[in-house]
Amino acid sequence: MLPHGDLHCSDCHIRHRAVCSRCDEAELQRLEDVKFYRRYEAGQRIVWAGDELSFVGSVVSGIATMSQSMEDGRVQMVGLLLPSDFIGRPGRSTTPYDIVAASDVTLCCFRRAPFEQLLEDMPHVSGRFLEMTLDELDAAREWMMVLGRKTARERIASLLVSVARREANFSLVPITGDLRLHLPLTREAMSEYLGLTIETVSRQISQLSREGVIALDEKRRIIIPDLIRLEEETGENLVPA
Amino acid sequence: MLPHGDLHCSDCHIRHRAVCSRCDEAELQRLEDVKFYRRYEAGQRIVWAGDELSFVGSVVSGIATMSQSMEDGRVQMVGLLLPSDFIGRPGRSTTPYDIVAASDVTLCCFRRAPFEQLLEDMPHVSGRFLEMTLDELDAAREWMMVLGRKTARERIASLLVSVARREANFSLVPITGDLRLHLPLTREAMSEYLGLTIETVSRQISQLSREGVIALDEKRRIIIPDLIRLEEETGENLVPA
DNA sequence: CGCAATATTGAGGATACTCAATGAAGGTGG
DNA sequence: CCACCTTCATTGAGTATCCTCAATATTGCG
Repeated sequence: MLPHGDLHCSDCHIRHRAVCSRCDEAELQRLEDVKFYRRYEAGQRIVWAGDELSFVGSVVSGIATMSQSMEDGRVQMVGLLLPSDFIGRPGRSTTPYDIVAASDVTLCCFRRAPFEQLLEDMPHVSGRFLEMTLDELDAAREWMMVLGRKTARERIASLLVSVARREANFSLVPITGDLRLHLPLTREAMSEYLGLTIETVSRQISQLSREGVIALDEKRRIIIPDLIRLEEETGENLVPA
Repeated sequence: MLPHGDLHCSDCHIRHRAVCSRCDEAELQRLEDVKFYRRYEAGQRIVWAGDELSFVGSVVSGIATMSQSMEDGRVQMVGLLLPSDFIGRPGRSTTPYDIVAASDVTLCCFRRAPFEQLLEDMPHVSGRFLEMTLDELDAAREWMMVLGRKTARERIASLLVSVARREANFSLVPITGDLRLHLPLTREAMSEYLGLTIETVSRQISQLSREGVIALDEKRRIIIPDLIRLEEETGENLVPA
């Protein structure tokens, strides 16, 4: 594998989804000049809530979690950061969220000040950034529905479907036959995302597995024999009668 | 009161918080040329999920709710729209949310296409719009914590505190003594926001009232004798030991 | 004044939580 | 290379919080 410093933007596999997706070659060159990569191992924290975050950037590969905690230890995940997702908020030097690498993670980073300059100078960057932020907002609101109104079983299904959809979107693999999903989240991480306890997550996954809606492959890998069937379990009945 | 067509931006009381807040006088004039007002009565729907939304705009006065529904009737409110909040998404002609006037509401509107042009031409508008969107995202994530992890009692307290804070922020009234809060939401609307049932909302409000943490004034009006005390009930212990 | 909408309160029940024990997997060192 | 330990996952029993169903107040409005 190439050392990451040598990776060209034009070869980057998040090229067409990330904050840079609208840039032309000349613009990419400008990003290339100031970008740098950071790598984190699974389990490593990327930032701690309240800490200074000197950079912003995109997830290139791997999965990170973003969560909020209460003083008494309750934790709620507020975002699952997949490749092309953006970390950090321009104009603010700290994050209110803990960000942790769930798997090995590579980030494509910019120091904050230069990135803010890019936002000002390059409409292709700022426009895409705004669009991504609006998409994030929609996603957060959809997740409010999950947390506020769905049963444990529906929550599990919603999580799996949302990751499956993004994965399918990304690899452009048509969703036929078995879908083998890599979900590098512990039961604890899932429970934090879903607003449940570890035990409830475990029980519901066992249940879905017993019923054949999903199958458990090796660790952190789930097989979805029939995505439509799983989607029905989310409670969002997309199939009109 | 002036007919709304005559209201000058410079006299507008959301002038310093809304999407126009960074504009200078010349820029305001440009907004003034294309803006128009719309009024809705309490209970009236502003848009229905999936409907065409030909305009975008800011809440000038009143409160609106934004919610998402499932086919089986479950409803989750995903936003409470207070004065200066923005409605609609540039670049998209429909909303996925139902938006309903909870009280009489006045909106300051722009047709979508001209507004998108404004975003391109005026950095003061686009910059502020981005900032507001990022704030919304933070708020949505904070609400995920409420929905995912808080008890019924904490949820009620969180709702009241968040509205109280915004109100205090707006009127710049120092938070001393009794705080008289106007909250034009039915128990049903609150339950939809909080991910609870009407009955649970009612019981928890009765409970808080019995304990003197809040007092019920006339309809849709709540007295907060001690905001600090109420904040303690949100579960977010802001007071370090 | 009376009806419709909204709110309160009670009784019973279901879903998810807590506490606890057991099992499986992965890494470390003898 | 295997025993041991730690971490993670599963499963069970009992419980609590919130939901459902239902009856009764209260409010606002025609």
